[in-house]
Amino acid sequence: MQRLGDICCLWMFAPSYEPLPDKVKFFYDGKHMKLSPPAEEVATFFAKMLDHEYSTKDIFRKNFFKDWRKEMTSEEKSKITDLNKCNFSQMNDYFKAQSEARKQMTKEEKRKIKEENERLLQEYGFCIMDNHKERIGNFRIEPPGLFRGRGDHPKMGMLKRRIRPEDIIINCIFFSPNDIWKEVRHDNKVTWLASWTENIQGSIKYIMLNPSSRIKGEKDWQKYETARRLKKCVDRLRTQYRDDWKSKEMRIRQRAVALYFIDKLALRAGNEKEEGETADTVGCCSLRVEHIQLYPKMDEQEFVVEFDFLGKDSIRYYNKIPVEKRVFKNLQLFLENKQPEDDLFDRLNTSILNKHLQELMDGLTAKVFRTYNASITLQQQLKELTTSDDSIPAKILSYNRANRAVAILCNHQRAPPKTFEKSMQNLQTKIDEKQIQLSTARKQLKAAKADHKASHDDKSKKTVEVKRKAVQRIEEQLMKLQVQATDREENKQIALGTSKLNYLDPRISVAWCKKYAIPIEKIYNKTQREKFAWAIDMAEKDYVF
DNA sequence: CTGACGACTTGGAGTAAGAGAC
DNA sequence: GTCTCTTACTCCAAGTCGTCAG
Repeated sequence: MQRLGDICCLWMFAPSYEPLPDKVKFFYDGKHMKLSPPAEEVATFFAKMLDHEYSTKDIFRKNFFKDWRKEMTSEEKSKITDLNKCNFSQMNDYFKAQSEARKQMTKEEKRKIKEENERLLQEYGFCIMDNHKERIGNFRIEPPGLFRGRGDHPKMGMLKRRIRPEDIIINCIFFSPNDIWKEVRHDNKVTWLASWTENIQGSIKYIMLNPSSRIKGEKDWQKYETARRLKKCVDRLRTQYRDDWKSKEMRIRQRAVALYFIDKLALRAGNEKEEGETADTVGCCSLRVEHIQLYPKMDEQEFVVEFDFLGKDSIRYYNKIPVEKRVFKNLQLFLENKQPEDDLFDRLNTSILNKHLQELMDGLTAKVFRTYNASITLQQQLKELTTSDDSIPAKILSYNRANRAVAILCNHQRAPPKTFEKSMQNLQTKIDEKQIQLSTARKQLKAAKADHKASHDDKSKKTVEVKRKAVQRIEEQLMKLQVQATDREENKQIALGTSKLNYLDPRISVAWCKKYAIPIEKIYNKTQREKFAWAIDMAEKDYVF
């Protein structure tokens, strides 16, 4: 693999800090205090977040204050000893005013900024890989700021330091001096162009190509081909894990029950995490006793398992499902003599599970089940929900519902948008108005018909036609609005993006569009069409996952 | 086997852009 | 043309999974 990445060395970085104008003051204990630029910069990070819940959280404040003090001069350090005595409100006002000013910019100013962004993209947003010009995914190095961990993250509020050239490892050929970087290498076994080590968790961050690139597209395609291979042998695997529920060995039973959950509930694998370094979240293998409740009987159903835990991004997973008796009995066995904080599957981890899966099918890992179950669900749901003589908006609603079924399976949730209630109300108002319009149009049609019946002339006939068309048009508009309202309501707390982007074989969607003559733009926006170009190219209307 | 590390995918929030209403 | 609301897109955190050393 030849790699010729043309990356500019200066503009990839965050712009250096520009001190605030003197009129923007910081107060400590009621008294004005001029901060040194480094201390002021970090203070602005906090000031920008004053309206965010983060700034009220104890851990956030504590971590911020500790790191902020490190940036202070010794004089500042000795004076500023209590965050509660700090008044950042002028800074906060200043930034609000700035963003307000940005919104108020004239058309011309906005056009200039847009042009400048486009120029930056053209200049720094591309590289050449294997003789192809490719879009880079994230060509801007992350700017300094306060770490915003999700959930109860012990490190939230810590200072993410500024990245300089000497922190960066370059992994491509580039046209700039060699000696300013941490290292320059040419490793063509990996796909990244540049990397640095981030100071909060000590993990490595990368500059990689855009999803539309060949290298990402091929990987994506492979992922779905692996899931399709699982489809071919999933019956065999299911028979096997059901069999393993009866195994003499505890580790095999645990493995088999965990796999059943991963398959049936689309749970994530659940790697172990370092305690105290991140939020306390779990996946299947890392489930603890406290995360499940067993109910031999619950509302007419037997053998119900109740799950309640925080998964990736501290999103709550809550589900009650009836399981087979054998699974239930096994779970009771796994729980014996354990404390709430003990591992449910104490003889299992993701490495053991994946080794086992690898033996069952080449390339099989826990996450393949998620991909497989998501894609097969979409295919089934589309088949079930689509009616050929439906209108296009009704078909799109069916598509979104199929997509939604997958999002629910994968537990892709979102906070209801802040403006949700209002926007539903607006839509309802429109519907009401449209309904009034419709009844008026219907009355007019009726009148026109009566008129025609009386006169039988050409002119009145034409009027009837015109009115009939008007009614039809308004009916369509009303239906469209109603469909939109249904769709939005059903989608209140569900995030469709992740499944669409990462779990659904795009060829299923492309085939569906072709079969029902739906323009592809109705389901994929520009970025998504670019990412799925390979599938749009490849799939015909008869494609089966 | 265990833990650390490295590379890559997956994830929701936030915001900028721009489409549609007026 | 301007304002408002929605959608697209960016951002970067947080997972998965393989490898390697001890």
